Amino acid sequence: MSSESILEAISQRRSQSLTALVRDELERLILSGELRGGERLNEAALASRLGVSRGPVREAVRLLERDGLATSVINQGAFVRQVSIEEASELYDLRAVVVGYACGRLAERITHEEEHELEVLVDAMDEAAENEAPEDYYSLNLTFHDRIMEVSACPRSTLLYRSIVKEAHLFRRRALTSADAMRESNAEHRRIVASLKRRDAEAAREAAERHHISGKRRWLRTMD
Amino acid sequence: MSSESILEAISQRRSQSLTALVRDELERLILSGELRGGERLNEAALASRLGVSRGPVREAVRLLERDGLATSVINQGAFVRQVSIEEASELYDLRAVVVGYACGRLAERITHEEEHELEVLVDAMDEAAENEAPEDYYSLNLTFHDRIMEVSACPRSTLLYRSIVKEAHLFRRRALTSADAMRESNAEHRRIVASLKRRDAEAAREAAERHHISGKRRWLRTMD
DNA sequence: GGCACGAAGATTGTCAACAACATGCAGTCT
DNA sequence: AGACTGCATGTTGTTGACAATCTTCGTGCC
Repeated sequence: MSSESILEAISQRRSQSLTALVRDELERLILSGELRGGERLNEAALASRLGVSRGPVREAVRLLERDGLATSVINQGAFVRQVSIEEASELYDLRAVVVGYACGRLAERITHEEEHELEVLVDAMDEAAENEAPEDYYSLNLTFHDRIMEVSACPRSTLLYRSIVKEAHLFRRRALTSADAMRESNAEHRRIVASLKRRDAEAAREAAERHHISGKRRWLRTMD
Repeated sequence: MSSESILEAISQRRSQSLTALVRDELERLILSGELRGGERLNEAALASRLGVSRGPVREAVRLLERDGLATSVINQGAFVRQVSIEEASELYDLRAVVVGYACGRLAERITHEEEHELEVLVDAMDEAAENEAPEDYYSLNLTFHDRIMEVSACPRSTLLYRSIVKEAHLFRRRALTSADAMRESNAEHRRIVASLKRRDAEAAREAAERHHISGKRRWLRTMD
């Protein structure tokens, strides 16, 4: 082992507890689908698989509960959370109102640099749409919205937003993104940015909220 | 010990883990102010005080983190969350948009029984306002809003609402409720119920959101 | 007097063992 | 045959001990 990786391991060890490391790994397993919805989280099995004892695993599972990624029943253990279509639908709505709120706030304080940053992302998404590159579009879209939340200076809303995104991800047969859907979605992004540039809080809120409601509609269309 | 209390103890023991019991107790201590904001949660001290070992205490603290009542730093322990005025302000806003959303949904599905139930509560609050009984008003007000969330059939929003209420409670020098403020607040309650009775989703949402924004304004007035 | 250093105490992080509980199965009784 | 009882096994709940880390306080030096 090289000395750098030793140092890295030590510094990781200092800044992160085993609980946190286990939590991250479990989150990865769940969000990637390796652990499926409803599947039982066997403490002993996970502990030996990750090379730790059951204590950190138990605490990590409690943290996952916090994020709505797992649920546990007394004396029966923890299970990967299953998100029904009704719940996913409500999560879309909640995300819409939370993002709407944050965008309204952001319109009152956005800087020129931040505007530019968002415009660059929207342009990139246009390109991804033209190239019919849904993977790229998907990832840029996540960045765009996360960045909006971050610069909105609404820390609690940002945390909530991220939590909702993760939770919704549990349902997501990822919306298959046709070129049309991408173009439609990005046109809405442009409307959001335009409202932000005009410093029009009410319009920004409406545009953001409608965008997410439209997203929900596009998602619902892929269901039947 | 009577046989009933034995059965009770057994059923409690079965339905609740020590972790859950500790969690409830800690939540009580925090929300009642016995444990103050910023105060350190000493695992060993709490464990011996509650007659359990450190394990359940640690897990309970993780659960409190979920609800935003505690924060923990690696190798330094957990602390009772301190909510700044800025955070409390954002929590008011978030609550407003979440409740607004739920009220909009509720307008589309409320039953006559539920309408009646809400009207009874509003009448009771009028009485409390006239009697200048802020304690009664406060408690009725909590019931009113919680009931609205419950019958709105938006389970995730209801959970979120309750979490926000608890978190905001951490700040609350409880808004001193003058008779005027109570009357003003209850007039807004009547507008919410009226919109619900008309099955007017948009109006219900607006009325609920505005009510919470007004509440925030009344709260801010008591700050200076 | 103020600051760096180090040791002692206190506190958290982790672990492995034990106890309590749930599940599945075989055997028995009606 | 069906239902119930009791046991065997695996899993979760809880505990106390040990290791690692942080904090505090006293000492010595500048």
